[in-house]
Amino acid sequence: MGSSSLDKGYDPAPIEQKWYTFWEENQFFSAKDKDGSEPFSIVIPPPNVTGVLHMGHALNNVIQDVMCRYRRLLGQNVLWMPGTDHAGIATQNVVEKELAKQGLTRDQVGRDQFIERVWEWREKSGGAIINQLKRLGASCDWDRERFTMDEGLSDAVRKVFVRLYKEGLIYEGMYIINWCPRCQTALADLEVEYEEQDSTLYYIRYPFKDSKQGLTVATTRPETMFGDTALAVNPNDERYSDLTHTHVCLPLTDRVIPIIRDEYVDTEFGTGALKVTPAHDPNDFTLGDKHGLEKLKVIDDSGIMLDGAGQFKGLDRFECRKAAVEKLEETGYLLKKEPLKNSVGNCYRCQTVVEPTISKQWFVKVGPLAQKASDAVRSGQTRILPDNWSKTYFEWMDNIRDWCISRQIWWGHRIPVWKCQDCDAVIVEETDPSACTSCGSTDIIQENDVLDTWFSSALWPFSTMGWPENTDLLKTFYPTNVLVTGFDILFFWVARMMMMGIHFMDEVPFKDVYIHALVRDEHGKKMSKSKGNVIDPLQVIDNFGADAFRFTLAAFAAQGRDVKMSESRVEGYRHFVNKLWNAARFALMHIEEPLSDDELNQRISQSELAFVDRWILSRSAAAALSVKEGIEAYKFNEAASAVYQFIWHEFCDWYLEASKPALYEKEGTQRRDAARAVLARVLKDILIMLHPFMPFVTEEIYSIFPGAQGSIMDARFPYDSDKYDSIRDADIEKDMTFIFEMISGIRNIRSEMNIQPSMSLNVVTQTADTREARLIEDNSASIMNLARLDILEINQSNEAPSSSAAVVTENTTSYVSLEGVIDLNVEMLRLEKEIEKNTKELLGVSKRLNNDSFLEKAPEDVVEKVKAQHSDIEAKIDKLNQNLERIKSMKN
RNA sequence: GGGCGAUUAACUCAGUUGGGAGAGUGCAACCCUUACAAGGUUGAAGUCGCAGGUUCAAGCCCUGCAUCGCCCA
Repeated sequence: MGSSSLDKGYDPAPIEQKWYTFWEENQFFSAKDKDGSEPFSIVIPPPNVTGVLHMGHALNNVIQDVMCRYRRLLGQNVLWMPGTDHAGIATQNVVEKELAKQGLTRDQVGRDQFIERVWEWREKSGGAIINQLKRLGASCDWDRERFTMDEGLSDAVRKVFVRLYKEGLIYEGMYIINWCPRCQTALADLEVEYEEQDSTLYYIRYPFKDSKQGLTVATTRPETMFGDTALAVNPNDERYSDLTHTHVCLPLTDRVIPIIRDEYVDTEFGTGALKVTPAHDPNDFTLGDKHGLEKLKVIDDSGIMLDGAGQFKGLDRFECRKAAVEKLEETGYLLKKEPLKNSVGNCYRCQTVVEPTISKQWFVKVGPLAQKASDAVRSGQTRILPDNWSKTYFEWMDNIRDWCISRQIWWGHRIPVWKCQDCDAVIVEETDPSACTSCGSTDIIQENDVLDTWFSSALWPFSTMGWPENTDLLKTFYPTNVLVTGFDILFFWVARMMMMGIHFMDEVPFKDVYIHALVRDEHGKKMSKSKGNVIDPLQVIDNFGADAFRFTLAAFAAQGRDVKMSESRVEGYRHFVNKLWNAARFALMHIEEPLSDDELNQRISQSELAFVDRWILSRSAAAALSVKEGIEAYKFNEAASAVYQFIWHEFCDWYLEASKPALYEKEGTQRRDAARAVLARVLKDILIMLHPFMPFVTEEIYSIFPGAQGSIMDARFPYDSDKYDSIRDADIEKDMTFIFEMISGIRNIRSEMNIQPSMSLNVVTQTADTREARLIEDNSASIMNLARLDILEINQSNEAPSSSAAVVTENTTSYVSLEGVIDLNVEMLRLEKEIEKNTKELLGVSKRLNNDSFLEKAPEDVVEKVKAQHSDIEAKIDKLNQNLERIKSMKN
């Protein structure tokens, strides 16, 4: 196969489709349950079954895919476990909306029917995100795809619930919880999003009984006053030390409430007097408990005022606020209003303002679980990276409150609790009971509520692997190597997986947790539909190809920093894909022989290699090492930029150009064959080291490599540590740097003197340095090609050719002959500029060398280095000055 | 109120246990040189937010300030 099969420009779409199908059909993503090779496992953070792919998913999954593909190249047995969660509230909302279109409510269709409809929806349109992940190139083991409502996972949920209940870690209780009046369900503390907003602080006078005097309280929620069951002041507050009254009247009602004293009250806020509403404020709830206050609920589950609101009964809570304020104003109880910024809790699913309210709910007692989860990170069993997230994790774990796990919806795991209607017994068993276990009555009723989705997600790392059975999969892959996630679900999910994993498996669920940044728009704003700054990953893939997109994400995924995404950057990396494509096109024009890896290596070791060949082999090893280290240390941007730099600026810019004379057989067939072998070797290595980032284009090029067999996914990552040490050659790298600098110097003269690129030049070099002379000699073909020279002469004499411009590289001066075209003024300016630059540098270096304490206290190697620098720069300035003098004398 | 982070070239960002600042994009000039104009060569551009301190030496460590962002209460 030759270049004829490669188009001039790279067209990603058909190629991506072709290879993804190929990989899937040939089981390239399949993990082995049991295998001799080293295991590597990741469980995907399951996206919502209702979800569509956004930038956050894209980044998250590209990182995981890079790691999985890299580990496969090391020959490891890789499990990347995919799936979705059932997203209780979100999914129920979606299906309810569909019903509403038909004029139906869920109550009208009934629970069983409704659940059936949800499953129908799931079959039809759920899990669209799975196919979108495939567009990204995600190499998940799709045959193992799981869903949190699967039978197996549901069994796990059931078992966990029963065990925790029996251990006393799950209980039912009347507590204040966050209630969403729109979703009609309780929410966990975490599911409430706080948002700063402009509010009004109302000052309301609560008169003493039988007195015109009273206490003034400040509140942003006057509608809750009907639920007030006390006023509270701080006992240390001097303003109230003389207070003898014990009760106040609640305005707009005929109720009288007590005045209590508690140090909890903040003397700085408002008037220092606090209205206490235990049924509608979490802090007041605690205070109410402490002082034995009644908990009077005045707002119902739809946000409508109850009996306690008297004349306002039946009004919506916000309508009531308005009406009550008006009435207070009329009756003179409202003293003043002032603007205030406060934060208000919204439902994370529908943004409705959450109402704190008392309700009977199920809770997990997390204290003991959290302790172990916290210790596991402290002791290093699990590492959180970047490490600064550990602090956030501890902060939360150490101040954790019990987790409200019951939800008043239908879609989810129904709580496996039955209550006997005859004897009030509570039955919690792994199998559905048919009769009461204590009195035998068959009049038992199952709890209506379902469990929080995160309850099942918390089991994900082991429930997906077959727990509670002790499967081979679990034995091979638990604990997983790493969990990759955004920090936004550190508490929601990571913390809870830690708790459950440790409790039920006696082992942490993952060795590492890698927290990646959030993807924002190019101005650093969070992407949101309302702002209209959302970039659709699928659109990006359509426009630029998955490889370019993936590489962009990896290249910008610096630790601890947000990823700012803009399409122009993806475009830049599309150019990179194209660059690689064309480099391969060129290379494959020359690589004809279908040599196996062994034959290739043999030819290389038996050939007389040019400097530049040994150089590129050394650099290729260095690049592979950087990629390896970058990926293993979760520094994906470093890995990406190392391979980018290597391919574009070393392989393409220097190596391909320098090896052209050999490839075009200008130096004989032996040199040609050696160059071909090195070219093939390095290109192959490039494809493999780039494959984790750009799976599609690398597979495509690999497949048309002469003698290619099988997929690049079966290849092995280049240069293990033994090979690396034998191939990496620091001396060669230094030598080639000298040659490249010399070439750049000559090119600079060409450019500064405005000499047409088409015009060939003659160069005479002078050097007293035998190493440099030998290097120039050995690399003369490359130099002549890359600097476009007709003649390259190595002259031992000290005579400078006339009419020439000079460039100094280390100990060598190169004279570019400019007979007839030299502009003496330009050359003088050029040299003066160069001298000035070096003089400045010399000044800095001298300053340090003249400092006695530097010489005394700095480490010897640093001093030596600076001394060497000093003499190098001095020598260079000397040479430049000589040339400046020469030009000046020519002018006269 | 508590915590975390950011401030480096026009823009977006790197910068490994402190040794004298890099990349990509953009910009300017020249070039269709037999892989690539989605390209090549060359070049210009930075008191590393401000003020102190530690050190022979600070973008990096310490203190304070300013501006911006995020998380939690």
